[in-house]
Amino acid sequence: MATQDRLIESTQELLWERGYVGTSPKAIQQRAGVGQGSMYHHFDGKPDLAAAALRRSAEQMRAVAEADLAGPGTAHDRVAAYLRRERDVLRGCRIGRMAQDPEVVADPRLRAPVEETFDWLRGRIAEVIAEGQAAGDLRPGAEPADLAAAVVAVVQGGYVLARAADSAEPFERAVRGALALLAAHRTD
Amino acid sequence: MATQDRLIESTQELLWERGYVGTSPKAIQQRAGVGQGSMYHHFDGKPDLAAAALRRSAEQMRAVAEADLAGPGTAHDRVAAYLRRERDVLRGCRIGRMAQDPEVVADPRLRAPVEETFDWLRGRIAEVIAEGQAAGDLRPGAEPADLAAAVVAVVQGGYVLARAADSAEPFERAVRGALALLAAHRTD
DNA sequence: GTCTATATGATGATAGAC
DNA sequence: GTCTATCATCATATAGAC
Repeated sequence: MATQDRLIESTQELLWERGYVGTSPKAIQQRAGVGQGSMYHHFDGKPDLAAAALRRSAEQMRAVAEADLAGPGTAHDRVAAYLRRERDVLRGCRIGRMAQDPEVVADPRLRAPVEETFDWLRGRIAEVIAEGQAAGDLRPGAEPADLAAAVVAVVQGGYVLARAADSAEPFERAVRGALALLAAHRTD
Repeated sequence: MATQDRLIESTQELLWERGYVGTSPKAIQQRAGVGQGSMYHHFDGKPDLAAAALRRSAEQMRAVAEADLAGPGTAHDRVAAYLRRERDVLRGCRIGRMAQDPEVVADPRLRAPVEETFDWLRGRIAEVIAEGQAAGDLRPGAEPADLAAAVVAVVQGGYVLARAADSAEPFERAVRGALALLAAHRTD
């Protein structure tokens, strides 16, 4: 693998594990097996490298979500598939985690991929829900964009509860609760 | 105000704004208007002071939530009041934020108040929902603990979406979505 | 109890050899 | 392109005067 790619991949991992503030250039270099100069040759510095890593993580997260949302079955099935997807719950969300970091939120280059990912995800789920309402699969009346935001929030909040408890259980409960609420919106 | 209290309060604010990793003893001292020696006289170090600050924030968060959950109205009304409470959305949750910090999660003294707060909150909301089901206010069948976890997750996830978007809108949408889903579980 | 040195290591980056 | 100095600054604490 090329040096750039190794640097980006190491940064993706470290941002996930330790956040932006907790990730040092030195740690990135060591994990990538690369010297100082090499990193600063390919990237302007920590923010530049982090931006590249976040863009790549965002792409990957979109692809994984799209696989569930474009899958087979009714709208309800596809949203349920998204909620039920197997996740490494205690590691949290690579993208959602960044929203807690003040330096990420303050830097437009770092926040952009985070914002775009959730905008896309909420919009995509809203689309599925709207289809379901139009097809008579889901009860009409509720605003699809609101329901979509709630679905995404349950997952992101589930991660928070799981890490707080050091256990996947609260995440699984939150998902089951959301599914129970959604089931009442089915018409079949 | 006593020096200890000023230190604890400054630490509460800084943990909220910058997280545990991002909060330095120096910053705490400066905000409290206190010298180095003074801080180390009253507390063993950063972890000790942070633990005291988190315990106090946890107490305060419990009291605020209990005010909504013990309020007037049906079970549905009280859960809705909790969801609808006015929040400083872009600042996020003082307690939930800590769950993202690896050093907090790794240190039992720091994680304990976080875990206990969410355990209590999920349990308390589950109690209210169970009451509502027993009273015929809420549709029976769904597991109260699951619904409670979903409700708490919507709020915590709402904060994540809001900070990602640098706007309160996704939070408000998520709450509206959750309310729409809950409304379908009312029996009146 | 509070303050001002002082110490040790990490952070984020630059300089310049190879 | 990659490496090894080197640097200024910050983080976290200890020591000891007052």
